This record gives sequence, structure tokens and C-alpha cells, in this order.
Amino acid sequence: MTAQVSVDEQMRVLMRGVEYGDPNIQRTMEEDLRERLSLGKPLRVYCGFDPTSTDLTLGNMVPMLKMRQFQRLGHDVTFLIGTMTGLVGDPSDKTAARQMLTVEQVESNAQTWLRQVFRVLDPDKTTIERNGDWLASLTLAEVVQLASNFTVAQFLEHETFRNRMAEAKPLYIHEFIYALMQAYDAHHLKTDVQLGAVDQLFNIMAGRQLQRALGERPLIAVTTPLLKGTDGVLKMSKSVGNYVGLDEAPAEMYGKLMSIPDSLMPNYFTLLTEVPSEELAEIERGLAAKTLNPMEAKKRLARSVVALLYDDGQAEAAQAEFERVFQRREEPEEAQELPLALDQDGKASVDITLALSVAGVAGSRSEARRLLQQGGISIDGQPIKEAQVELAEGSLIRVGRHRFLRVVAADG
RNA sequence: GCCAGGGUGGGUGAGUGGCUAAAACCGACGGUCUGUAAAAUCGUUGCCCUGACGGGCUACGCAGGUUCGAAUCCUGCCCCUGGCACCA
Repeated sequence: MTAQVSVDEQMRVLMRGVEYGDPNIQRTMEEDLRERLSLGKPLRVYCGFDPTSTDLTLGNMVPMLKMRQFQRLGHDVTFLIGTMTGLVGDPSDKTAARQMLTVEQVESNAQTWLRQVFRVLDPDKTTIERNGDWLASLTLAEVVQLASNFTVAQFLEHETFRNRMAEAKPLYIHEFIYALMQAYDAHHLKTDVQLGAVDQLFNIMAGRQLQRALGERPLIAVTTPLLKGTDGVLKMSKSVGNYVGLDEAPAEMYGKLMSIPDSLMPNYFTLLTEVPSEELAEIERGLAAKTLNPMEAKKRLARSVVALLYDDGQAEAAQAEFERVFQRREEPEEAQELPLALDQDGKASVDITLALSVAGVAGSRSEARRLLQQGGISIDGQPIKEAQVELAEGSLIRVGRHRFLRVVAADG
């Protein structure tokens, strides 16, 4: 399999969209990768993810997609769940030490992840590992031995730590250990390539250093840019709320992708789709020359991402739904149900503010009232002003831009 | 253990006895516009009652206290951070 694709072609695919933040490192890694690919043997590739939250986002998908590319080229890919590293918490890119998680939290997060991983990766060709399996049993003597391969100065040079020192913020010993653990993972897995977001470069290079110190062949780091969130400004993250989850329904995912700033499109295309580079170039040219409607390009993007995570049919359906609901302002195909006790005519007179808060569409009755006052509520296309409304079975309540409720008869 | 600084709404962060449901900014939400983009613009942004005027309740780490009145003063406690001491 590997032999069928030329090294040049592999390099072209694998180096698409990578980012190192340092041209020297990039050059070295490219050379090393080319050299190792030319041996013609499948490479051992891994990428670790710390189960610190319940859902994976499109941000996590960027390195996952890179894993998939390796996988398709016939390399051995391991999805490593950081059951141990997740406990400690990665200090990279953090201004303060992260809260340590419990074993239970980590395990439960890991479980939900496994459901999501295979939307991107081929389950038959992916090895799943948990680093707790080997890290947990290390003895203190072994940890000390491991630590002896690194110097404090190396860590203090790391930007994250340096900044923290400069700002007189706490810096804990266990945060140093994090990089050691990752290094040990790389050694344990006898890895040829470690993938990760570019903010992981320090940790990944620690693995390279350890392997070299142990007389092993040092791994090649392949790092991807951090994906910007849907706001187009900050890094995509759950805590900021500017994220798209891998688990989200196609229509929702499609909609969120349509709401990203235009400027983000090239970035998303490169990092989240497998649209060939030549086509991307064409799209960018079209956008620059204004011969291509940005909305059309974005639809293509949204469709591509949904198709990658689901399938073409669902992507088409998501697009159709989007066009129907948001472009033509027609009714959605599916809506959350609002069960109401109806009279014999199939109608009910209710206080809409109460109904919305009970249904959880509005956080409180006050919030529902505000929505009403601001003209944010309509029933079957008619904006309403009064809280007391007549609803019938099948009535469609639209709240704000994109929340819908369909009235159904309550049981009993 | 000691010294110092600090704990305010989703976030940053004002406020040092009543004019404070708490400035400002950000975010978020809603309207107009529109391509669920950007920009613009108007508005909302603790909870509950009311059609509205208005009223009630809860809130500034926790628990008490002083006061007609406390986010603001006092006491105790908890937590965060830096430094020092102990270990050496």
C-alpha cells in the first residue's frame, strides 16, 4: 500500500496545512519525514488527546484529519487517549495551572470520545491506546531516570513557563512532568511520527529528545495550526463557546459553519476538508476576483465538512434545510416538540412566556418576556406582541433566529 | 506559621455606608438590514408578580455583628496568589 504512493505524493498530502512556527524546525521535519518515508515501511504514527472535556470539536479534528491522511497512505495510526496526561493537565498555552481532573471524569470523557473518533478515522485501521496503561505503573525511580534526560533550563525557555515566571504566577513541578509523560508515550509507542496542534510542539519535541537520548530513532513532529473558532478571533474551544462539536447534528453543524466570517474560509477549507489543493486555489482566486459568491463558497465548505463527518446525503439534506429555513424563511423539517394539553378543537390558549420558559427555550420567564417585547417570537410566521396566544396542534413557534417549537398534543 | 495582596454579575473590572440589581467595557441575546458573513443601527441583558405604572425577592467568598440602612464598617472562618520562615 505504502509503496503504491510515491514519497513525493505522500509529502504533498502530509505537509498540507502544517504549521511549526519556526522555519528551521519545519525544514528539519520535512527532511526527516521524507527520509523515513523513503524506507518504504509503514510509519508508526500517533496523536494524543487529553479527555478534559466531554466533546471533541472541529479543532480536535484538524490533527485527526492528518491522522486520517497517514492512515490512508497505509501507515499505522494510534489514537492515544491521555488518561494519565489528562489528569495532570497540559500547561501549554495556559496562563494559569489547570484544574486537575479526577480519574472518573477522565474515564467518562474518554468513553464519549470513542463514539466521536470514528467519524474521522477508520475503525479497522486505528489502534486505541490509553497512556495510563503504561504511565500509571512507572516507579518513582523510573520517573527520576526519565527526568534526568531533561534540564530545567530547557523548560524555562518554553514560552509558557517563561511568561508565568515573568508574571510571578505559580509554576508547579507537575507541569514539567507533563512534557516528560508525553515524551515517555512517544518512547513507549516506538513512534515515528507524532501529530498534534502547534501548541504541542514543545511536548512533542520532548519525545524526540528522549528518544535520541535513549539511542532510538527520534520521532518526526507534524503539527497543525490551531483552528480559530466560529467567531473568527479566538482559538476554538469549548469554554469560549465558539466551537462546533463533532457530535453535533448535520443541520446544526452546517448552520454554524455558515456563520463563520468569510475571512476564515480558506483556513477552514485547508484544515477541515479534503478538497484538493488545486480546487482550493481556484476558490480563493474566485473569491479574490469576486467571480465567486462567498456564500456559495461557504456552502461548499459547510457541505464538505458535514459530508466528511457524516455522508453526502446528510450533507445535502443539511444544506437543503439551511436554504429552506434561513434563506427562504420557511419552516424547518424538524423542530423541538412542545406538548400542550389541547381542548376538543385541538387548540389551547396559553401564556407564551410561560410555555417557553417551561420548555427551556428561554432561560427564564423574564427572558421570554424580553424576547416577546423585542419582537423575537412568531407563530406560524406571524410575529406576536401579546403573551396570551391561541395555539393549535401543529403550530410552529419561532423564537429568535433559529429556535423552533412545534405544538403537539400532550399525552394524558 | 508569619507578612503582604486578593475573592464583585458569563468575562475583565469599577464601586469603600443610602443616589447600587451594582459603572464601564467585552461577550451574549433580540429587532432592522442581510448571505445565520462582515459592517451598520436600535434595543435587551438577576429572578418572580403585573397589560402597564409599579411591587416583591435574592445577589458582591462563608457565617455572624454594628447600623434606620452594608458589596462597602467590625469579628470569626474558608479559599487564591506572592514572599518569608521551617526543612538546610
